[in-house]
Amino acid sequence: MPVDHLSITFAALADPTRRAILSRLVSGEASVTELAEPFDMTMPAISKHLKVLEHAGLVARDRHAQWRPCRLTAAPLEDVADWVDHYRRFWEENLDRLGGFLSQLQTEEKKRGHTKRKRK
Amino acid sequence: MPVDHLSITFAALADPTRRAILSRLVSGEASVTELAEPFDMTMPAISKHLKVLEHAGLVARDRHAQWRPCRLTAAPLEDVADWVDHYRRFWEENLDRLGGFLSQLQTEEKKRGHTKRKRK
DNA sequence: AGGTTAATTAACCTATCGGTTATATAACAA
DNA sequence: TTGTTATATAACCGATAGGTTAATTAACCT
Repeated sequence: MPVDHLSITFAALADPTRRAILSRLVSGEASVTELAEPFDMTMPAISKHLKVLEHAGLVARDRHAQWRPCRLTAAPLEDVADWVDHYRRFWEENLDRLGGFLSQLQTEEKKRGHTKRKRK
Repeated sequence: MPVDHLSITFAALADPTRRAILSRLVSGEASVTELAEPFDMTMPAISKHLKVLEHAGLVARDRHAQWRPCRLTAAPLEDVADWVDHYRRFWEENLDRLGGFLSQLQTEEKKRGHTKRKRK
């Protein structure tokens, strides 16, 4: 049970139902019943998903009478964007292959190091 | 047990140990033992983490003698970046508050709709 | 007050997660 | 051949995830 924010955010995003809920909230506030409608799932299940999203800070809730409408609060996604951006150069411009090649060289060197260890 | 690629990727990223492993691999290929070294964790635990990363397509493995060196394959992170980018406008320029305000209006209208329903 | 609607909570179930220890495999080194 | 090093697999364990049904809370409407 990780407590770091990023882990909680990633975990919240690792479920297709929850991502669909977020995507729905892009078009505006919605009640729990409205959010539940597209899914073949009971209300308590949706309630739980919302609690996960709320705990991750991805959703906030208001109260109007017996409704507790949800809205998107996307701030935590900025951290995700920042994190993933550190790896951008590794998927752009076929750098994966280049990386493999560089690592290959590195490994060759390490092997040489191993066979010659205790050389002194 | 989601099978969609994005869920698998997010789930793989939702663990700090696994993210630390990816971050280590930025500086080049590494053996399992090398990867395990910084963590207070047994080798089988690291082996399992690597299997998760490999299954998510975030890590690839070669074989050199009894070593099975790992390297970063960041391609799946592009999908993450693309997904999260759809929400960018919601965290930039304080749009969260604006969104809340817009949703507020929307809800007011809906309530009016409810109380007047069956009007015809 | 009594009923309806919206949502949550409680209790439960099964499966997966993240770790362990102990054992096995595979390649090298003497 | 025998041992050593690197890694993986098996079996297990407690905790969490994701769902269910049934009961509860809360606000509205007659």
